[in-house]
Amino acid sequence: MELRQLRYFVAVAEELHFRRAAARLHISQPPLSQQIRALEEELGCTLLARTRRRVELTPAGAAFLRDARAMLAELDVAASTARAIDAGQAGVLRVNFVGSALLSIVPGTVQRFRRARPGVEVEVRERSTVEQLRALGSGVVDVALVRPPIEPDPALRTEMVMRERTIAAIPEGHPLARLRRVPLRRLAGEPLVLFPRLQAPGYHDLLIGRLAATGVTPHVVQYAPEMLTIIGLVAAGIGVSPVPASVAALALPGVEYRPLSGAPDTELVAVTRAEDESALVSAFVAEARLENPAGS
Amino acid sequence: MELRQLRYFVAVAEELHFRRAAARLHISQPPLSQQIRALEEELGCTLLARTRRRVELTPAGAAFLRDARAMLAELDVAASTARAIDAGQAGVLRVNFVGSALLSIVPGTVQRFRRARPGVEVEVRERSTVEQLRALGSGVVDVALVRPPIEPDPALRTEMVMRERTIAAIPEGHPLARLRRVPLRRLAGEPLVLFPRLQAPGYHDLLIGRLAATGVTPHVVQYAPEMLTIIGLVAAGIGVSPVPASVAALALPGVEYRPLSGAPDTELVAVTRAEDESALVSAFVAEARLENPAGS
DNA sequence: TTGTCCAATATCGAATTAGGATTGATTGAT
DNA sequence: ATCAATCAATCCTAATTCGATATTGGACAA
Repeated sequence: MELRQLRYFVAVAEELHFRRAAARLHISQPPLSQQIRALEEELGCTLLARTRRRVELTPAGAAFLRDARAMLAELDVAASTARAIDAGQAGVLRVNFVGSALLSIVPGTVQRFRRARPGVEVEVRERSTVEQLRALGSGVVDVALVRPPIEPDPALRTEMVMRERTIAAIPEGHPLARLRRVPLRRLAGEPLVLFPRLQAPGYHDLLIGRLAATGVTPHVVQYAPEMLTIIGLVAAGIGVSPVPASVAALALPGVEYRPLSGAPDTELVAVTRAEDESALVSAFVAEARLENPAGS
Repeated sequence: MELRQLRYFVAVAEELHFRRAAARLHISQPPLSQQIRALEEELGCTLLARTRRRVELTPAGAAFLRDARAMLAELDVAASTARAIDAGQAGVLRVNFVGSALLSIVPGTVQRFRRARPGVEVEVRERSTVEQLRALGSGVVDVALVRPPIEPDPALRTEMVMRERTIAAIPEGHPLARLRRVPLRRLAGEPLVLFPRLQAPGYHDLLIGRLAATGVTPHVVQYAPEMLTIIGLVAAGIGVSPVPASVAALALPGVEYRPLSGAPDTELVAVTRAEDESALVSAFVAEARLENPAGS
């Protein structure tokens, strides 16, 4: 059975006239009769009761007409859906991000992306850098927003999305808070609050390395996995913490922020699968780049 | 677009391998590639991401696979439905009947027909003989169970389904109730309760004519459209009524039934559209004939 | 009876589809 | 690093299917 036969049958059933139906289909009448006949033979029952003078639907034909119409309509929908997904106007996009990105580009990017593509379902979730890369590789995530550096991987595509200064979160009344800007080496001996190394090993080692290069022996007194926890610990006077500039938006009482001169900028990169040609993915990454406030 | 392309696409999407899919479809690999390519061109987007070594579904392809599978399944269902309707194992049968038939063959016939064909929806409704014939002609009813005689009509097919004696419904204590059987001419001068002529003109005139032939001047004191009303009026002593024998099942207090010798038998005929070749219709009529208790 | 209309049939030509051989490219094994 | 194997695409030819023209046979109306 072929769709042609369904289309022909629908035309005849609607016109109840082979010649008019043939004209509507832009074919001649004989092949129309043949195709209808073939369809009926394959089904094993007559769909059209044709006397020499009149064409009528049999009960089976009436039911099949309803079903054939529905199938043809669904075919159109299916084709439109496929095209929409291909064009990035429909489908599902799964985005993961590090917690600190929630304070910078994630809300605006997602909001504008959703507005621009109402047919697209955007699933967002926070994960650590390493978990994101694993999820990306296994295919359960489409876009990962992580802190570089990360290990080069030919299966992954990386694009810088945001760069911002690293600042220091300092307990209120702490001696460093009296400075307008804190030189990196002044962190020497200071108790530090930091995210666990495994959460973002690359950035962790970069930061520690830079500290060591200025002669500072890092003295981490507390590891905390969440940015809000880190700031909370700082507010409690546990120690000082180098954080991305956008974290200053967390204006908790008991915490002050100062530029941390000499510290490496923190970047946020979008990582995607190299083989993933999805229009959604590239569109989302492009949207994220647009929002770049270029650090503080 | 053709169903062939959908079938081919589903095979490739399931195998993720052109050669294996081609083997499953019993064709060679080149035409498979061609048809997939044609499908993609018509849709305007790629469904399968094929490197030289691996075949994968694109997001659009995954969505289209789901839809294509659904459509192919629906096609099978539609074909089965059409066949079932054609075989009389599915569909809708609309049966109308005169009220008195509800006391004889209708319940058993409908019950056995439903049991034999669980997929068929049987709609039953009571109507007068003339209303039934009108409904039959306009196509809103498939089978009419009426009391003959009816006007011959080449567009209608008539089949006798049941024949039963006409009996007399008599008020309790009425002089006629002392007889074992009531000769028709004894209805002379008796007040009669009868159905309205318009409800079944043929049978009405036949009955009145037979009464007149025996020298009786019919004396109808009350017309009642429903059989239960007629019997109720008899029970109330309003008059005597000639009724089909099966009405004796209505054993209301105050009513007695006696054979009415000389009265014409009442028949019940199934009327269908002559052009209606539906398997359901003929099966139902055949079922009704089987139940024939051949009168009392 | 004749003319008209309609679907079916027959036959031929055109388009589509399938098959075989081959290519180009990639991967895995030696 | 080389070679063999694998796989989809491409080219070309053959077979099948599909469509068009002409015609037939039947039904209805004038």
